[in-house]
Parts: sequence; C-alpha cells; structure tokens
Amino acid sequence: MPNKIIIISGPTASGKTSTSINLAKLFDGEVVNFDSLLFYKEINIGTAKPTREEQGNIPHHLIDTHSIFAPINAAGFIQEAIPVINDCHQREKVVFLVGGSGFYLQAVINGMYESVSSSKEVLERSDILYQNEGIGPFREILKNEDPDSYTKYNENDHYRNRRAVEHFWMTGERFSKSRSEMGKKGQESPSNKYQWDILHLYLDIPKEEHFPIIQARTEQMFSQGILTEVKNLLESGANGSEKPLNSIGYKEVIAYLHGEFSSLAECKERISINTRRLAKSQRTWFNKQDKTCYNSMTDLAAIESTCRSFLK
RNA sequence: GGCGUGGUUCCCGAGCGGCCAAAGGGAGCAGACUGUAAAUCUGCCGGAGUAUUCCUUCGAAGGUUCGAAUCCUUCCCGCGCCA
Repeated sequence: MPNKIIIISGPTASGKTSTSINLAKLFDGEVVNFDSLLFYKEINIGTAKPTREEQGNIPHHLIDTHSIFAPINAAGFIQEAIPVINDCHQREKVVFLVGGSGFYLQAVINGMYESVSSSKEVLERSDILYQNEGIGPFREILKNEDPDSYTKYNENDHYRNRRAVEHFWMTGERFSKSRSEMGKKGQESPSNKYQWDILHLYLDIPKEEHFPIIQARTEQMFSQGILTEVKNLLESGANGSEKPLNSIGYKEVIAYLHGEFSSLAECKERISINTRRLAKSQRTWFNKQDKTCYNSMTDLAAIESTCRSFLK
C-alpha cells in the first residue's frame, strides 16, 4: 500500500475528532494531529482535546508532546510530524492527519521557505529596537534591504515586518527571496519527497447550526472546569504570557480571573464570539485548498465510502 | 408632584447650528497569511448606484433658521435627587 494520508480538516467544533477516530478504527489508521494547541500537555479543557477514552485504542500522535513553557512552531511541527508519518507508513498504517490549523497542515504537506528560526540574540535585538523605536526602523530596513517584503506587508503588521527583518539579520538574505525561490533549488515538498497519496476531507456544518454547537462547547468548557484548570496553571508557574495561553478560552479565562470582565456570562460570550471568528478564518483559509467537503453530521456514509475507494 | 438629567445608526458611545450618513469601540461581512497561525494584519459596514450623486436616519410632533442630531415648544419614555 502506498503512503496514504487522509487529511481531516475543518473549522473548530465541526466533528473532526470523532469522525477521525471512527475512520481510524474502520481502516486501521493512526491519528497525527495538526492542531496547533493539542501539542500542549498542560491545556486540555479549552482545546477540546480528546481524552484517552475518546481516543479509544487508536494511537494519537503529536498530542501532549510539548509543554506550554517550551512551545513549538510550524517548523518544529514539520520536523516532528514527518518522521511520525513515515513511521506509520512503514508499519502500513493509514495516516489520518487531523486538525484545524491550516498553516501547519500546509507546512507539513508543502514544506516551508528556506529560512531559520530567529536566534536568541536576534530576537533580543529585535525586541529592544521595537520597544524603543516601534516599527519604524524595521520598515526602513525592509525598504532598503527587502523592498518586496516592504510593499507586501502592511505597516501595522508588526509581526510580519519584524519577522522579515529578523530573517535578514539571520541569513543576510531577503526574506522575499526565500519566498520566490520556494520549490526551486532542489527544495522538494514533503508530499513529493515521500510520495504521499493524499485525500483531503474537509468537514463543516452550516453556520446557523454551527453557532449553537460552539455555544454549547463554551458552556461545556466551564462545566468541565476550565476555571480550575487555569487557576492551577497560574499557581504552578504559568503567568499567562505563555504563547499557548494566548489562545481562545485561556486568554479570556485569565482575563476573567484578573477581573477584566464584569461577569462570567460576559467572559463566556467573549469565548463564543472568538470561537466563531476562529471558525470563520479557518473557513477562509481552507476555501482555497483542494478538498472534498462534507457535513460531519449528515454525511457519514459518504465520508466512509470516499475513504474506502481512496484506500483500495 | 417638584427639580435635575438623558433618549444618536444592530449594541455601547462621541457630536451640541453648516465641513454629519454622523468620531471611536463592539458585533457582523469579506479577505490576507510561510519559524507566534486559536496568532497577526487588511477592507467593507443606513439604502440604491461603477461613480459625480440621490434617498431615508439622531425618541415623537410641531416651530425658528438660507441651513438643525445640534436652538425653541409640547408630548412620550429612562435615570437621579427632593417630596
């Protein structure tokens, strides 16, 4: 059997987890996560991470593999995901790549530009410059050294402007050069390199039906004790600035504990709103991807038969 | 009952004679995205039109004025204090 990968993507709370577990059981598969927050072992309730029982006896990879105190990024994800995927294939398992972080999915499948993570020194230099003088000097550097990036990025997009400058500091090359050379220079995408045969199933639910599901999930987070989870985290060394805690559910609960909401209801409302917005931006991302779309509530049989013919 | 204060576009809220379809924020809609991506950023946001433009709107009804969300009168409603 060639290296089969079934991607299960879709917005948050669209039924990816349960669908993938069912399919993995049916087709002797293993799940590889590409959700940017399920990597972290300390955060469970707010990420709707499947419990051990829910995972059944399906091996789940790249879940609970990292600490919020040492977060990873898309590049780190690729490094870890590829060997895991290859290993599954070696054992003749179907890989179910499951998640909602389109950027991470794109990274494993297509690879990333030639670049490096910023070193501690460069990050420090960048931070100091930014704190003292704002984004101005970064824009100036790009204007002179990397005009393509300068025009491509909005001046308010501090993150991307700084990143392009940091890349330049790290490599002495224009970031836009990496972008335009993507795919050249013998740089091969993982999917080609490892000859993956990919089926992309995109799960979604009509918006009007999705909103109540999101709201119910928010309520569920609280009944499952996200307040306690966050309090415990804050008591055991987290200060709230950790990258994974700046995510939906956690940032609002932290704000609530700091008295920044006038009521718990308001905090919950904020979480639901932010989750809806997340779902929207996930939809926008996946819009342009090649995929087959299904409604996870109603199309189970079709999903199954699509998988079956793909795996034949 | 008296005095005071306020009613602004989906919500909060600025405006207090022309430069007002009305600041700002929220929500909503659309989009971008390559080592933070559940992050970060962009555009639209009364209606019609590609657009100069036109139409409807600032509690209600009248009035003053070349011109009113802004001034006056009455009425309706909210809030505060006194009785």
